[in-house]
Amino acid sequence: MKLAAGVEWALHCCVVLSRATAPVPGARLAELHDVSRSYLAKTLQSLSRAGLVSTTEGRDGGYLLVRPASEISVLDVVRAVDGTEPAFRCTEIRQQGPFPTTGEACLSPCGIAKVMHEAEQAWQTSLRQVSVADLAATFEATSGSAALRQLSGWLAG
Amino acid sequence: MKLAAGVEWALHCCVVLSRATAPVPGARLAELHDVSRSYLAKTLQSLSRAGLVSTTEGRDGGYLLVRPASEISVLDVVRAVDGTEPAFRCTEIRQQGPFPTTGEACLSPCGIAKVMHEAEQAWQTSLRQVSVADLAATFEATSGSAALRQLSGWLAG
DNA sequence: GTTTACTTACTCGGATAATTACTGTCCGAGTCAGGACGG
DNA sequence: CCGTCCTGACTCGGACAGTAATTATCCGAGTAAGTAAAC
Repeated sequence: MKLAAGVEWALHCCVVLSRATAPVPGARLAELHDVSRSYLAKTLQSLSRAGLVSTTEGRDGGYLLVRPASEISVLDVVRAVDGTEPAFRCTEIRQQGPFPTTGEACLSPCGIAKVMHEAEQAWQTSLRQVSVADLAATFEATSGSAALRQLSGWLAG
Repeated sequence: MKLAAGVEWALHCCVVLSRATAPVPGARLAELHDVSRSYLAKTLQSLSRAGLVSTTEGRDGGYLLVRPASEISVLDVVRAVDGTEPAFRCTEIRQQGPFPTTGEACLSPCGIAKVMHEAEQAWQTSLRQVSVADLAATFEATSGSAALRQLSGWLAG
């Protein structure tokens, strides 16, 4: 099981954007995290399609959070970037082979799929309980409030 | 996020093996699930390396569970096949760019990594609570106890 | 002074390669069961 | 009748291609601000 690398970037970008007032260009975000601007754009597009960030084109354009950071959960970001496909996909292999299960038993999802699905729900529930605002608050606590303020100034300049 | 396809096969194989008394050849397991024997062997090797199944070579050889099915959790199987690498790998991109976080703040894992790690723990906890024996019991309940008995006979013959 | 049109530079977006991991396949080394032979 | 040896075939294990997805990159379409000119 592997999560897309862009998830980490997207989360960091959202934290930065939570402190931004004016649109932040993708190039600036890329420079800040030292990643390729072109590839980061792909990730930001995912956030845009999911309705998490708004894009402003033209000069002085860039990205901005649509909702308040407190109303954006980590799960929202993860699902936007990594997709909503479940990690476990039951192929119902029981229906193959010399002893296929009867149709009736296959109508209800097989026990394995059920267990895997419940685990994924637990994972999502855990991510849903944390918002981008919470992350930003954690950063302020560990890095000091001056850091984000300094960063905001750099974004503006 | 995507789980390896072999996880599903491995779980089904473990359920079957939980009802087996004699070693079951990989070819038989492959035929039962209608998958490639060679590729299924790759998955079974993972289970063997993890110490979940024992292998018997030579004639009448095959695979057998080492521990009782009630002492093998779904998480054991998933970790054996899919690996123990965490889905989220923090690359500490904060240390890059024009505003790297101070060394002190980086010693402790960053808030994002912490959240993702906790979610993964929740996922694992959910999978740990279900054993292979539980899965087998579910199958007996849905498919009827006759199904697994019939299957055992086929495995022996 | 105000309005208007233009130029300019900067933005995002989608289409396009390179790499990595996963999926699938093959053949060889090792081993146990069964049978034949000799005692 | 029993023990030993041999044969044989079947088993798993690791090494080898094919394919799909992720990662990374490029260039073009579109837009808003700034500027200069006309009214």
